[in-house]
Amino acid sequence: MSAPAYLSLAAELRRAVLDGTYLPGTTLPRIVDLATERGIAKQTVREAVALLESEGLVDVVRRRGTVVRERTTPKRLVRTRRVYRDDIGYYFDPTAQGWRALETPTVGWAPAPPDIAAGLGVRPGEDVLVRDRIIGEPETRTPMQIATSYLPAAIARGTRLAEPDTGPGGIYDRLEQDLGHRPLAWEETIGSRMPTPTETRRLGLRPGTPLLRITRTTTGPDGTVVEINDTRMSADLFSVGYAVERHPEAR
Amino acid sequence: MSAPAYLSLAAELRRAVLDGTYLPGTTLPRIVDLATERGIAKQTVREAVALLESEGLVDVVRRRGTVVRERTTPKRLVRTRRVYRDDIGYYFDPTAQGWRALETPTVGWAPAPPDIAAGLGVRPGEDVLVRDRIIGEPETRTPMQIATSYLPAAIARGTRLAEPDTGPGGIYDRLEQDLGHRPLAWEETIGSRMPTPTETRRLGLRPGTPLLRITRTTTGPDGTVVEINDTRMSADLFSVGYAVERHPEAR
DNA sequence: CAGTGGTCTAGACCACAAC
DNA sequence: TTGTGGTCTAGACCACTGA
Repeated sequence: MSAPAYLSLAAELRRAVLDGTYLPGTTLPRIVDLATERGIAKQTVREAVALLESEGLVDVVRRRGTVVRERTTPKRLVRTRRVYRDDIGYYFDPTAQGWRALETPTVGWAPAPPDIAAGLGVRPGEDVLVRDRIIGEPETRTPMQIATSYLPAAIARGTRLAEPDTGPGGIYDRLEQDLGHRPLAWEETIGSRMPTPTETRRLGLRPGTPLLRITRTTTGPDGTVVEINDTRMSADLFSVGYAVERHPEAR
Repeated sequence: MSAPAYLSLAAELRRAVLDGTYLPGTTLPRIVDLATERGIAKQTVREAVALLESEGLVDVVRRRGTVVRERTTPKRLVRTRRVYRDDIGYYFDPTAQGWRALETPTVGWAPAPPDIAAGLGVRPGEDVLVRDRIIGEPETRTPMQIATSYLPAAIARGTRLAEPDTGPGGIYDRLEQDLGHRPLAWEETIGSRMPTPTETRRLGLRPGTPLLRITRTTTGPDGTVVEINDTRMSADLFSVGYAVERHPEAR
């Protein structure tokens, strides 16, 4: 083999996991055993196992070993391109009705990330209103999503949008009913990236799990962007779906 | 510090990268220098740097050093929920018109991955028709997407669908015009996962880059799933967007 | 082609959680 | 409680690639 030892071993273990030699829930041989039986250092085996973990194939659990991860099918969120609302708030996702904020939202003024600042049309580094909360099932208190709203200071400064409790109907009702941005329009973009350590902790992500991001841009009737909402969730748990129509003019 | 040395160092370097102490395109201090000035082993520093690399923050380049990665905004694919077609084929994405298969598709019979098999309604391990191709810009021959179609044997066996060249209009015209599955309907799901080493190589992905997946299910008029298409692309390069409408019955 | 990171070792000790 | 992985070292040599 010309490939490094840890890569060859990783390839071998990966194949064994994928072809069912090691079934989900069972453990791979102990790291020390793999090392001694191949006459290589424990550290080298660890690198191979760490690679599989970063690919999301196995969980490394102390005192148990290297456990083959169950292959889960993510729950499919249905984005209907329709917005629902009830007395509590707006729902962009009928699947998620019943979810609530698990804690009081954190509200403050801070610079937005570069891509968000560009979307809001504010200078990089300029303070915007940041509203951050964790959404999940209220009963089990299981965190599902981190939802962060960014609003330009020109719109939110000195309004109830900047208070922890925005009142019935939330920020969208305040924008439409109290601040005259009516009617609002929304557009969504779905992307993915690796989580930061903070996101990993808050969502309880396992290694090798990417984030799925839904970035929703809210626009007022004059075309001004009044809010950008950045919702992040585990790509292991969620996917997003919608229907496709045949173009009427196409045969 | 109670945290492991490599984690503390990673946190420190991460902060420095994010707050602009090290700008995109510049390099972090050499690994050996970080090690000696802190009195820790080179291997320990490497673990910290590898962590940042797996988060997609830096590129580690031999003979240059640890380079802070440029923050790119992914190109936004617009899924219009409308299907277009021309004489060459169908387009689910106006953005992607002009892209072509960079090589002859590989066509063969093999078991589908578990999630695909479930969607197709075939037994796990049962052979289905697999059509795999790389799509990209024909001029630069830059790979953009891996698109794999899975078709049940009951539908594809012995038909032109199983041949490398499916003729004008591709598999969807064959299904509709020659095999009577008319009209077809489509549904798409967007998800994400870490790439396999093969996908990393074929798409030229950098470490710490998740895959964005668009899984399109094609259904015949009787509700039978006739095809599932699994398209994978770099989450660094692409995001997917669509418009949201207010529900008419909502106030 | 030299300087950067990449791999590997042998051994030590630590720390966590499943038993 | 203790067996599992986790961290760390000092040093050696390899291998790639960009200056």
